[in-house]
Amino acid sequence: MRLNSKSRYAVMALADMANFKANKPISLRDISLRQSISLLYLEQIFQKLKKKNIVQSVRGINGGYVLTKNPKQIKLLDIFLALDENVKTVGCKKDSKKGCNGRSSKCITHNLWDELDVHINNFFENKKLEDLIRN
Amino acid sequence: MRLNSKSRYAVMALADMANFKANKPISLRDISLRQSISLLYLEQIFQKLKKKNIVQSVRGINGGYVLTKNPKQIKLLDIFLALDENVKTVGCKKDSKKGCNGRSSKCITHNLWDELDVHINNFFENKKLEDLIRN
DNA sequence: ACAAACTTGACTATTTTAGTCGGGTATATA
DNA sequence: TATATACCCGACTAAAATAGTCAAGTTTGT
Repeated sequence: MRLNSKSRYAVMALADMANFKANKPISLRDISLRQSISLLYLEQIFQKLKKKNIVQSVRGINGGYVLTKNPKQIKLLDIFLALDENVKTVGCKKDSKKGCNGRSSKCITHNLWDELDVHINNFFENKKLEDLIRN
Repeated sequence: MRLNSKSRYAVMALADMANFKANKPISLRDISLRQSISLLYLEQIFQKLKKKNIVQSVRGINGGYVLTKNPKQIKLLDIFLALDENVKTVGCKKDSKKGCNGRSSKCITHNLWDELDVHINNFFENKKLEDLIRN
């Protein structure tokens, strides 16, 4: 049960930005150097963050990215969702007609996974970017 | 952040056994039919469960597997651990010398992932096989 | 004009997953 | 004692996901 690197890097990069609290746009090049994350990969990640309005971009020289909200208001859940990281630990509930393992009834462990998902979701829902920069 | 199918099937299969509470060994063939899980895959899974003493095997005709403990006492965490499913959502703490991304210091989000791991661990630590068969 | 920085979409090597396959061994029962 | 049922064990593999890379742009401050 591993988190993928895109989500992980996204959180790192945004925490880096929050930490820096520059009033200028922050370039991916700087984040890349500070956090040791591939620049090319960051570019990919930030396109998704931008699409979900977590950051805004400023093009051209001296450009970069800016957080659209206060770190207090950015839920980690939003970051994960931006990267299509589904907080569903099991796939057996996507298709509402068919149950787990292609059978028509819900599988015996169905409620368990639901409960787990709620648990993890809550964790990320309550955790804000702000919480990462103190200490 | 998906759970793998081995852990999932392991929990399903054991819940099936607990549900059945036969005082005979239960064959994988039966579990396979009831839960729609490949018999060959189940065999692989049960070798691991046996190695960690979660089930005992009875060979020969009329053989099968038996839970070694009362479902009240079987933690889901034990099941996951039996299948080498690490409840570490991030890899950056395996190597104690080097930190995340190969750098010497802990990454900015290190504590977050630790906290998440503890959270998920607790969930599985407190959840017992018994909890799956009521209702 | 030029360099810094974002934009976009396709591409790819590696790893992981989700099993399968083959050839065993043990044992209850007829 | 033959046989069928069921566990045992390790190797193998196709398909999917992951973790990036690459190429060819566009935008904008100086």
